[in-house]
Amino acid sequence: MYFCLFFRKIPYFMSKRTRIKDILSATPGQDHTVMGWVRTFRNNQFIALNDGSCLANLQIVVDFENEDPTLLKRITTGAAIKIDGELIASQGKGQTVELTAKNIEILGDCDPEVYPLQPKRHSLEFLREIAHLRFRTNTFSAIFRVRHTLAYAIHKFFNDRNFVYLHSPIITGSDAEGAGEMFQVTTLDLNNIPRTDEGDIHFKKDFFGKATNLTVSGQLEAELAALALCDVYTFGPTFRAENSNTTRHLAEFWMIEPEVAFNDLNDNMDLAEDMLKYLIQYVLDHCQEDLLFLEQRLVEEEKQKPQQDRSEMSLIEKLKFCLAHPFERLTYTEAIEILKNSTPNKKGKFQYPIEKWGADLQSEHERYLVEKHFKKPVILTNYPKEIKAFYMRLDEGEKTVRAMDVLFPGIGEIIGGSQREERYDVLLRRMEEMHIPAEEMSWFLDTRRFGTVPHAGFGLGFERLVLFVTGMTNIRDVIPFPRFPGNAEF
RNA sequence: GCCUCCUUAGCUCAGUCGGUUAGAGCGACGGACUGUUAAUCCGCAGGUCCCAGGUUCAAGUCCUGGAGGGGGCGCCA
Repeated sequence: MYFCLFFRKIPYFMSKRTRIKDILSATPGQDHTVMGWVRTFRNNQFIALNDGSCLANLQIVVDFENEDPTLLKRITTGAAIKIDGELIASQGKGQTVELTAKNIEILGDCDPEVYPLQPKRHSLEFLREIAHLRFRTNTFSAIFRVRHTLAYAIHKFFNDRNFVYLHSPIITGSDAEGAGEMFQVTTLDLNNIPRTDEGDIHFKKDFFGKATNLTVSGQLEAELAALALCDVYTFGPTFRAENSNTTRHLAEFWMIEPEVAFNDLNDNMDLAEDMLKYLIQYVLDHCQEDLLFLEQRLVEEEKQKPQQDRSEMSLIEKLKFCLAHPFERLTYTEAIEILKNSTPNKKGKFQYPIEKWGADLQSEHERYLVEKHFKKPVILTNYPKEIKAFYMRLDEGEKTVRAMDVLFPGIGEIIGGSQREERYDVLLRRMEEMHIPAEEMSWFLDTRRFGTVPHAGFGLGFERLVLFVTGMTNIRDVIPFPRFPGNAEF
């Protein structure tokens, strides 16, 4: 650390700051400067200080008898302070080291009468309404450290495998990505929209000279790059203007979309399973303290629930179980047979009974397969072509496509992907069947005209992964500032 | 978009059949204590019962409408 400082050209006052994560494992006997926010001030003597570098607080011991009482009054929950002191072996239980304060400076006062966070448990619903402050809680600081670690691990996973990180466009001129309602992007004056002679909106006068939207998927662009670079992935924001009101949908979310030339559906499943297991293992290795806290939080929360609604496994057990077993792979057709013969189907417990092949699976069916029948992650493949996208490769017999959905307990679909249709004629026919305007997608079709190859890819919902790993249940709690219908606060 | 539940103190909630002065725990504040661990003990303050309208002698409670929030479903990642 001091080595780095030596090379700084500009003096930087924060440079003297020791992070709490570092000081907690430092050797006692040295002076340090720490800065952070007060969690509690006990007994007019013990400050629990947190700077977000880790879950744990640093205990600051104040010599209150020789300290200015008006200063002590300002050490309140939420106040930002700077402490110079000596790190010593703790004289109390509960921590190994503590800092004896030699100098206390209030950086930012915090009026406890109006500060919403109190040294007590708050509901997730309440914290959601004060999302600008919820980072200061144990739960949310843990979630966002885990979220960061997952994001980093994704780049590491792909980089270690020689993938190229592709920045697919966020503004798209294509309205045929086929993944749902889009947000329009325009600089036209909405109070005075220019019209053509026919009365249509005159998009030629818009910023890009055409109608544009926010992307719903980087897949099509990733395919273009994969057919030259072979192994690519995107990791960026994605926007869906669906009126979705659930605990697992957002209007703005982050998606990882690998796309690999020469891969078939089996390679695609292998990549998806390897990646998910790598990411879970990485978090187990690097976020132990946060995971243990989140696990304990879950236990406390589930104490409120009846026995039958509680998890069978603890959070960390669940993650390790996921690593220890191969994901169950089966076709849609096999899944339909299992569901058809399942007890809930026979007893009429499904809201949508399984009657015949071809029906789309409802989330109750997916849950049954994952949570009751197999009790582990499941990859469903080879769905009927009618219920999947135009770009998925037709199987022999032309009834099914080489699609795959990875289903996780509690989350449902965490990955959706497929081997892509690489045959020009077949792709063109499928686009016509599904009313995709081929003339607007010549650039996409060109890859099939010029040196086409089999290839495959998938989309991983980043927040759904964070949900699973943290054991949280509402996707709005694993993204800093969630966007959903009727809400774009902060 | 559909279904359902909720909205009472800063937070979490109780509030009986519609009945007269709306409660608790935690937090905050004041004091005591001073090696505490969301400290403890004593004390004190704190209310537009989400909003609007209606029924009634009387509404936190019943009815209608609206707003906000939770959960489920659909769309999907």
